[in-house]
Amino acid sequence: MRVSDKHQKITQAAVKVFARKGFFNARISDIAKEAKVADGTIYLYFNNKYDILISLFEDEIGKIIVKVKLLLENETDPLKMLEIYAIHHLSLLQDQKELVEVLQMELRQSNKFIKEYRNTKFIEYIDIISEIVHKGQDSGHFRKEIMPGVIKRAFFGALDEMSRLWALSAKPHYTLEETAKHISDIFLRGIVVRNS
Amino acid sequence: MRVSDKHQKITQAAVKVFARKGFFNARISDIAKEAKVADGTIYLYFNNKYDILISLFEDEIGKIIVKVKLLLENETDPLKMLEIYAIHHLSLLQDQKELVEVLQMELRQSNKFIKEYRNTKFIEYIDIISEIVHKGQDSGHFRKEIMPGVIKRAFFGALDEMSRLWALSAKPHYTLEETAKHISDIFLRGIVVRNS
DNA sequence: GCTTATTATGAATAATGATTCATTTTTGTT
DNA sequence: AACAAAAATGAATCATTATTCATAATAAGC
Repeated sequence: MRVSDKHQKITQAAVKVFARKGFFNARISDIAKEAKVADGTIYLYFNNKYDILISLFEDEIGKIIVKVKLLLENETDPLKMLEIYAIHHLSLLQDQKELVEVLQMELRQSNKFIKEYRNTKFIEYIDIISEIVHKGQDSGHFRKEIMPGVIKRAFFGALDEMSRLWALSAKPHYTLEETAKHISDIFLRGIVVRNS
Repeated sequence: MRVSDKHQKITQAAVKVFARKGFFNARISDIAKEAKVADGTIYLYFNNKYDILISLFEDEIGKIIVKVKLLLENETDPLKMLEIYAIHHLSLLQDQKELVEVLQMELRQSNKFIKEYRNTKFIEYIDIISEIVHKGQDSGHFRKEIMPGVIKRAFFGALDEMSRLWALSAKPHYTLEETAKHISDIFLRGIVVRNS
């Protein structure tokens, strides 16, 4: 087994365990068991428990960024682009429920207990929104007076709160697409130059 | 000192310590020191460490609900009501920074590690939004086809993500009122019957 | 097939910190 | 003031677990 495979295997196991028990309640031995390796093996690939979490953030958010950028690549209409972002973000929950749970529960507070860690990948992910908004303002689709720095947080926050609800409660009342479009629609009506 | 005073004193100390270190990194002895009581004293007022956190949620969100309901009491315009809610929510950060940090960091994940705990107070707080939206639909101000259950999450999520940004970064770029009005404005344009 | 280098193991270590409870201090009553 | 009841103390307990490291297994080179 290649080195990177085992790294990956431990990361995947950590996602499962962190999702189930949370970072602090997760034991290294739980992760080792899930990954089918010895406890000590984990320390050949990671410096410590925090390092597993940080490494997981970087890798997985990196992948998410690559994917959403790919989806946006061939779209030029900023309205459509926001909708694509919304659908993609909510889709994550379907495709990778455990990962989303970990990101939601642990990512935010990581700044608190890991002082050195500046979450640059996360910032890169939400900055995609403000780039779209800027583009829409330049092209005349969006009102000039809206503040991209506020909108990116508001839009992301709206989506992520839905995602959180679904992650905790059993079943969504509405379909994912329906909800993504509903939220995009509200925002778009709020930021476009003229309402049709 | 009355019994309830000491309960309160420990709760306040816990807010400070949890905000500084996070729930899991906070030691009971830290809270005891901050509250100027002995470690053992804490166990005369709380069953265990989790109980401090839960009790803190219930008490403090309860107070927040009372306050925002009071603010909304004399307002009948649903548009204004949403704005009031937004301003109040963002104001919390100014008035009670440490409490907001604890609610943001620890509240969400508490469902994960304290299985028995259904966070009813939190639900009561965000349900205020859907009540306003329903009222606005009944009065003809808001479009019938919008989904209050989605809007309440989206609106709350938008506000709370701003709050989180400010809690982590040093200084807001915009004033609180400005931001609250900007976010309310986007949502209101998105949900009103006709745009002016 | 033998030797060396790499990778993996998991029992032992060592620190940590929540909780308990025997003892002390404070408060209230007569 | 003397006594009882209530409240507070904090050192000792005891379980928990991240990390280490001496040893073993596996792979690579020749």
